[in-house]
Amino acid sequence: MSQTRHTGPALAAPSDADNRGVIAADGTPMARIERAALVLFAASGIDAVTTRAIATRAGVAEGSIYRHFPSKEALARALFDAIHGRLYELVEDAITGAGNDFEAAVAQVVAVYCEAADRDRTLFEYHLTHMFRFGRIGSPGRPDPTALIVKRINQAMTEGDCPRGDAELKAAAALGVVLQPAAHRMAGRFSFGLSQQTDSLARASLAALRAA
Amino acid sequence: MSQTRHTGPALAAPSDADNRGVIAADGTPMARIERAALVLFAASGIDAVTTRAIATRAGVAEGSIYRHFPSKEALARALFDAIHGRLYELVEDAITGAGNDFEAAVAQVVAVYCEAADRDRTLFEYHLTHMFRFGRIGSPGRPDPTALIVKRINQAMTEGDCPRGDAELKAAAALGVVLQPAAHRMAGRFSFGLSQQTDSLARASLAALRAA
DNA sequence: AGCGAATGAGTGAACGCTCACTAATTCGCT
DNA sequence: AGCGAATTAGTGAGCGTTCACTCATTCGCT
Repeated sequence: MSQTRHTGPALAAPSDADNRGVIAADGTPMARIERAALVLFAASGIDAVTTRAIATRAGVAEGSIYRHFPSKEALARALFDAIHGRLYELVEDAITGAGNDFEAAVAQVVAVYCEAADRDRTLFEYHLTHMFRFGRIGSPGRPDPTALIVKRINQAMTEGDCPRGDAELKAAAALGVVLQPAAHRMAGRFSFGLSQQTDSLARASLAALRAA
Repeated sequence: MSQTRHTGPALAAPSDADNRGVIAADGTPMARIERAALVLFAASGIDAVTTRAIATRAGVAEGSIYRHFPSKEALARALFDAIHGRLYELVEDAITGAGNDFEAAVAQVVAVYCEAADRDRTLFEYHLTHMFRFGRIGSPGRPDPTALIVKRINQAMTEGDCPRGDAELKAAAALGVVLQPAAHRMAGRFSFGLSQQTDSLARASLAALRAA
């Protein structure tokens, strides 16, 4: 085939201790393209960022972008899928790790989001601001952290750990308790690390779940 | 002056009984431009929508857009300010109307958001998806519903209606309980009216405020 | 006839993307 | 180990297209 091979985003392995986030931090052109695109996309939105600007910031030629990604849109999607997929794994681990303890599960999931928001703020903000573009439901097989949470809430309802109700609505409300503060921080409403508020937000999230 | 006069968005008066939302529903070219732009902006994002597409949908010539708005960006901002300003008024009324009853104030504010989300879904979704573009803090004098909520929470804390804590964080968490379900509905996760869930969400929002 | 509102072809700038080419690396064979 | 062939990564000028916006003209109302 004459088609260029696209190897996908240089995802950091979970074991990559020295890594600041989901995107590989080595100095390869691909990693630099990803990081440059991420920063610009998060700041101005995908459509407002030119491939020229990405290339300049990454210190590569414009054409090099297309050695690794078939299009600007595909680059944007790869970045989104990277953080989305990583959150899926983290939420999965958090829920599994808490066993049958529902309160612990909620606390762990909240902690996952707080830590992700702090660890790589740019990446998380990109995720927040582009959920509407990429996060629509309907792609089966695509990892979906929310689906995991909904499932756990359903389990909690049958086991009596949580009052009955619409699990999707409860999940949304509980998630909102964490994501909206992240959005507010992004808007400049406060500046402390979300991780400092993990306990408080975990309590609030659980309270919302039980009240909704 | 040789400058075209721009009269601003045709906001519906609150007394306009037959009006479906914030944007005037009469058949003037300006109203049709606003509605067309709103629908397209909400569906695809501002940058992805062309002035040609707006004009076509509104049934006017492309040049007519510029008789009413100095630029596409200004049109987009006017639409955002319209819904943002309207929410400010509604939240103000809700809080004032509840007097010293904090629980009632929370319930009323939640009801305001739920009703706004249902009354003109397109407008509310445009608001949700473009908060990141227009909603950054730092423009004093600009109406800001969240600031109202923060103020009311501070009052509740001094009056003992709400445990002490960071009011900005509490406000964000409480708002998240409502806005995230709106976002999830937008993403296709469920389809019922948010107004049906006002009571449930009001309870959850209050619980989050008290637990955070 | 007069005049503001509306028009839509036209404009220059800027966009995403291509492609012919070079440089560097890996491969296969002896 | 040595060496030419093959493959891949990187380049940047340039392409065709599309965009937001303009303005000379037309429309429609009094």
